[in-house]
Amino acid sequence: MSEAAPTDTLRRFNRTYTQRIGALDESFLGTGRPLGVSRLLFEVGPDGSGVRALRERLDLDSGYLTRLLRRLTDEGLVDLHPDPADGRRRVVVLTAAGRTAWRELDDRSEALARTLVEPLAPRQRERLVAALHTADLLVRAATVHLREVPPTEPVARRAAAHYFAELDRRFPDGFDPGEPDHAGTFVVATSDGVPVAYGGVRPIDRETGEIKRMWVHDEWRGAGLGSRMLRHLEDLARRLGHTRVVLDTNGTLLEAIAMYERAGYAHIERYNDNPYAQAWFAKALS
Amino acid sequence: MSEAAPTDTLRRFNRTYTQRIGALDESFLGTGRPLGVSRLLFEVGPDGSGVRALRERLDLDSGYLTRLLRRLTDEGLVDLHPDPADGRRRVVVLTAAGRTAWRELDDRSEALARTLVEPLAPRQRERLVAALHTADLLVRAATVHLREVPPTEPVARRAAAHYFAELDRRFPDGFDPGEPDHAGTFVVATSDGVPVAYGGVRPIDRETGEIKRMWVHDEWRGAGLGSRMLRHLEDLARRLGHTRVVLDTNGTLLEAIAMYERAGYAHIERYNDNPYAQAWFAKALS
DNA sequence: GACATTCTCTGACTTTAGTCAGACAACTGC
DNA sequence: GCAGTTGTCTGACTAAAGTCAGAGAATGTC
Repeated sequence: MSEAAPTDTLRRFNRTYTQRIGALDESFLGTGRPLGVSRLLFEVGPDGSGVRALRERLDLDSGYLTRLLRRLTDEGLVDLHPDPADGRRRVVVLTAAGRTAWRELDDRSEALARTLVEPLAPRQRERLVAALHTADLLVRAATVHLREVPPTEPVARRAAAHYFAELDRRFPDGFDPGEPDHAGTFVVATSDGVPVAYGGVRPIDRETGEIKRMWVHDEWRGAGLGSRMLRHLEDLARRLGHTRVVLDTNGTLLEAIAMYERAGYAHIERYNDNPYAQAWFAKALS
Repeated sequence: MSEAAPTDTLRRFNRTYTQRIGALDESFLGTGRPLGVSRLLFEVGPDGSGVRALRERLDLDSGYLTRLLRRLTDEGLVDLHPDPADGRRRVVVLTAAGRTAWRELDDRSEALARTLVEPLAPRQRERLVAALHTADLLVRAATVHLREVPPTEPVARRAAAHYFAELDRRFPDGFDPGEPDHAGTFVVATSDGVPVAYGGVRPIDRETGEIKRMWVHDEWRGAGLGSRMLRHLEDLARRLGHTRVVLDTNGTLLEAIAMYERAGYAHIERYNDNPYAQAWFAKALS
């Protein structure tokens, strides 16, 4: 059944979903405001937001967005301020009335979600929540965006910081990254602009590339992101002309070791003097 | 975590969904036709459809639907014929060009679904399919429609036929329903108009009501529909003034027996001469 | 400091989506 | 056979959603 065609299940679910829960969005209606305006108001959120960011998140034409915002300002729901950091940009903030209206939207959405969950018995409810949690994780994982980044770019720095922090947490004696070393080509996976996986390839010699700083965000474990990143880095190494990749790792990172083994990596002798490394791997690239 | 608030997971998923899978619907865009028209064309489907049915499925204003259909006929994609069974109704059928256009929509949707599933490794893909399958079942179950029906109404007859057919399949010596007996108040649960669960209450005396013909559609087992129907029937019995419900069942229906026990039913002595019954239950209604 | 680019905003549009009232034919129940 | 209902269609609307070109200020780049 699951063999048949995953797309069938997805499309069937899509149908069910748009018919029954799609109403979650339309619940924004009935507030006296059109859907688009409500959606915008909700997206601004209690903490405010930049106009630029809104345009990207909602994928709106700039002129159209201006007009939608005007409706909200006319209703006294939001205020527009220039961005102190960049005079061209503007920042939207909810007024007191806007916060009330926002809360109302939030309540409606919550109420609608409840009507969907309520008819189910506790056991079914748990199953539904678990299923949606898994689906959420995997759909997000599937739509993650992998791209090469200079390791000096902010996203890359943030990803690397996560990586180092995790090593520091997991190694019995902590971890000291030492001087930042930016040699190599790096790849970051982002979801909604947030880095969720990271890794790079550094050339050791003509044949050999070393895979560095493989990291997957805690909340994204178990979605296959690690293997996907690993495959991506292997492809990258191939493109860089390498015929073999190596990597080192610490003995405490058991899942990582298991993943390398699953991916066809073989244990080899120590090839570097990394004081934190306790296992070394290699794989031939075909 | 799942303890916290099921609605959080649902709402989070809803967000992920509208952003990433919601695009499945918009895959109908870019065909040179507006979304509404494409959606209608797709809904007509290769086998055609009644105008009435389309109106209900898509929840459209009748005047609006007529105009949308006119666009499709003008483009030569569908033909309208009067329904031979009812001169007021009309039936929509795809023309050859319409079938081509329909297939194009289907391909687009399929392609988009594939891009969503493809980045995942086989193991993750299976997990996603399983999760969506579960979610689909439970969302449908949660939005099932329970209502009282005269046992002579077509939906009720269909549900009862399913019930008798199942008994005939499961009892070692088959089952003969005998003369149709329509005494009692019956409840049918429907999803998209299809009966998925059925049951009724027949008064035995002032205090006691008997629960009859409890049935849940094969594909809907495990969604908690049985218990929900049972609770519904108990409420109904209470409303009818009963203080106690009884029921009989065959020993082969193990899940049913387990469910009755879970719901607080106690074994009692034989109270009727039903030749197929092998176990008798009772429960006091508070 | 010149030139290109980015960001917001305005004006002038079009299309899409949807509503409401009523006409008219076909059917249903009694 | 007649009253009431149902199903489709027309006409006359309105609001929502979205597009496109360009103006003008602020910023980045060399």
